[in-house]
Order: sequence, then structure tokens, then C-alpha cells
Amino acid sequence: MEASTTKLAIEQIAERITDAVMEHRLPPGIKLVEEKLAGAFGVSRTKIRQALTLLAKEGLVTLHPNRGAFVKRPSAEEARDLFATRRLVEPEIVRNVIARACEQDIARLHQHLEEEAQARAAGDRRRIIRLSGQFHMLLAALAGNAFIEKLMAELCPLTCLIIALYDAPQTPACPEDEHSQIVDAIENHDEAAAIRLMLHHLEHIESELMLDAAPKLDIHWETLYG
Amino acid sequence: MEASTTKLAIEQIAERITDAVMEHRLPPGIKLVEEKLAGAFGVSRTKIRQALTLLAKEGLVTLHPNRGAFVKRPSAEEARDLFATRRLVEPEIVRNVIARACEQDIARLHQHLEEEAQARAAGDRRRIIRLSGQFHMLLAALAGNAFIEKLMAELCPLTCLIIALYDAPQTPACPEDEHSQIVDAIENHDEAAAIRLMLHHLEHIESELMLDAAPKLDIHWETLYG
DNA sequence: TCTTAAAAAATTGTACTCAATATATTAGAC
DNA sequence: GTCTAATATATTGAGTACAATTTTTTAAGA
Repeated sequence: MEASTTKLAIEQIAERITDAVMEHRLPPGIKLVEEKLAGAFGVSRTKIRQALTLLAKEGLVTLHPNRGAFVKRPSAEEARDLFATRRLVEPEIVRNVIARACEQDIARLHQHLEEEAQARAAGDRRRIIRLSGQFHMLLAALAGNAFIEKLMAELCPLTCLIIALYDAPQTPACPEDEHSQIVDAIENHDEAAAIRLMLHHLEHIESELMLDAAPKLDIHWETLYG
Repeated sequence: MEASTTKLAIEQIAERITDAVMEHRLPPGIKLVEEKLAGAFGVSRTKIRQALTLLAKEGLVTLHPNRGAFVKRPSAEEARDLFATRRLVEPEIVRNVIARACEQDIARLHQHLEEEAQARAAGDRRRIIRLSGQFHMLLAALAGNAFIEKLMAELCPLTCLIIALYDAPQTPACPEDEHSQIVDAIENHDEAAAIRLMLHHLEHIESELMLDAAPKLDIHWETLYG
């Protein structure tokens, strides 16, 4: 969220904030003070306000009238609804990707897997989490349905947020090589396997959450910039 | 879009514009001039701008930089994607409604059917179109998944827009009693029938569109306020 | 020392202003 | 009359200012 030289469109501001949320640099519940953001991005509050409006519509931010914008703290029920939605939509995404992906698309998937591997090798946990989410956004983009792509572009950042809130503290980096298995199945045009792997992957992520326990109550100010 | 006495929140402004689009009072492609809207709603352009940002994110409005906001003209491909998404999501909605709807929910459905019947009896075509869309939004709301509800709250107004653009001129009011058949099946907890009816209903709507023909090119200024 | 009340500071909500850009109009040439 | 260029008008983009509200701080009383 560093200041920049070029003029940012509100979508870009929203995207930068989204990335910060996905990387757990902005924890759930934190207040997003308009003036601070305006300073950080080098724009006026007018634009920040529009970006926050956008993020609120997206569901990543909660707006409390006269009190400001806060990074959302999804409830356990919302988390369950989110995964239910993903279990409905992502098999369809897999089907469509297998049906329409060209070589270039497959190459992009491999390139993404490579980035994930690099982040894992470097032990860059934040980047791993963001890239893990973006893998699913990439798949959705390759599926060729703008509405489903947009839906996933909202659900993935929210999933990162849910992981930040409900993840067991000791959970290791991430689902390891489940992504590459899915890509393999897609390449082999093995629809049944790809869907099975995708559902297993989603269930894996959800199962590691502690949705029944109370969510992490407070913001860890000490580790916020760690 | 008449002026009002109470102060409107940007969500309410967006909702009023959405209703106007759903009722085909604002045709696809029409320009939404900020100052005009500001005057109509009795607020400053600042708020209108935020409402338009919201509607653009929703996909109901297209923003052309430095040129303004226009009611979206969905392409045939977008129309097909939209219906594909609805065919994926609405069976799940039906399943969930059957599983969780209480008597009060069923009563709301009946109440809605009654409104539709009234609009039909009164020959109020605009109201029929809007209510037809809102039936599906109501079903989605009763399904109890916030993400699917939000998705349908976007897809239904867009569907109205697509109908405005691609509907055969002579198409009669609307799908008649297909909605009430769906409600019947839901009441009987007949999941298979309800899903079948829903899919048939969606295919019925899509089949009456002329997606292969060029969309209606221009705005009918003569009938805009007719 | 803990509560409560009052004052101060910070923050949001909204209108207003002016520059940048696009659109419409007019005038001139052919 | 029609095309083109120049001017005028309309509209959007974005910052600033100020009122309304909330939060924090300070002070007083029990």
C-alpha cells in the first residue's frame, strides 16, 4: 500500500487493497481510515471513498455509517455458504476449462503453478496464500463465463479472509500439490478426476478451518507489519 | 426516478435506477447524465457518482471514461453466459428452498404470485417484467445463501435488460403460470419436479430471445415515456 | 481509583468548485 | 448544400471545504 507516482483508477486502488487482504497484510476487522489510504495512494478521499464503495459491494469490506470502513470479518455461516457456493461453481469451471482451454491457457496454468512453487520454495507465506487464491481466479477466467469469473473474483479474496480468521494456527503453508494435480487432470481431459480433485481440494481447505470455534477476536497489531 | 423528500442513501439510488431498468423505463444504451440524476434524486453529483460506481460493479451500467455512464447493452454472448449461470445456480436455489423454507417463506412466495397475477390482470407490462425478475430474486433470498442471493440480485436485472434488447417484439406478457407451478412443486417438496420446471422455465425465456439477430440498435425515444 | 460528563480531536458525509475532456454548434471554404 | 475547422457549450474527473458525527482525551465527582 505504498504511495505511487502514476494516477490510480479506483479499480486499481480497490485491487491493491484486495491484494493486501489476500496476503493477510490487512487482517479482518481492521479499520480502513480514508485519509490514511488517501495519503498512501496519493489521491483524494473522493477516490478512496469510491474504491471502498466498490470493495463493500464486493463484500470484502463492511461499511458502518458514520463510523467508517472495516475489512470484513466473515461469520462461520458465511464461510460455510461461501464453500457451498464454490462447491457448486468450481466443478462447472473445471468442465468449461477442459472443454475450451487452448494450449496457451494451459501454459498460463503451468506458469502459475511455477510461481506458486517459487513462493513455496522461498517460504513466502503471504505470497503463497494470495497465489493459492489467484489460482482459482485464473481457472475461472479460463472458463470463459464472465459472470462466473466475476463471482470467483469475489469469493477467492473472501476465502483468504476466512482462512485468516479461522485457520488453525499450526496449519502448514498450503494444500501442497493439489493445484498441480487438478491441472494434470485438466490437461488429460479427465473431467471426472478433475472435478473430484477440485471438490476434494475445497473440502480439504474447509476441513482445516475451525469454523465452530470463536473466530480470532482481535487484531494482532504486533505482527501486522511483521 | 422522481425527486424525493427524504435523503437517499447511494444504495437506494442504485436500487431505484435498477427498478427503472427492470421495468424497461431506462432502455439499454441510454446515457445516465450525472447532473440530471442528481436533480431527479435531489442529491449532489458525488452521491450519484457512487451509485453509478455501484451499478457498474453490478454490471448493469457501463462506464466510459470521460464520457459517462450508460445502461449496459449485454452482448449475445453475455446473454448466453448469463443463462448458463442461471441454469447452474437456480436448481441449487430450488433444492435449498425446499430444504429450508418455512411456512412464512411459502406465504411470501404466494404473496408474490398474487402480485404478479394482479399486474397481469391490470395489463401492466412493465410491472410484470420487473416482478418476473424479482420472483427469482425472492427464491434466491429464501435459499439462505448470501452469495447466491447476491449473484441472483445481479443476474435478474441483467436478464430484464437482455429481454429488452433481444426479445421478439410480439412476445406476449410473460411465461404465464410457470412461476406458480414451480412454487407448487416446492410446496410438495418435489425436488425433481421443481428443478425440471425451473430449467424448463429458463430455457423457455432464453428460447424466446433472438440472440442471433442483431440487438435492437437504437433507443426508441418516441416510446421512452409512453 | 473508578465513573461519568464535558471538551477536544479525529473522521466521515456531502456539497461545491474548477480543470480536463468530450460533445454540439457555428462559421467558413469549396 | 456539404464537409471541415474553430468556437462554444455541456459533462465528467477530482480535489477542497465545511457540517455532522463519532471517538478520544481531559476533568470532575464520588
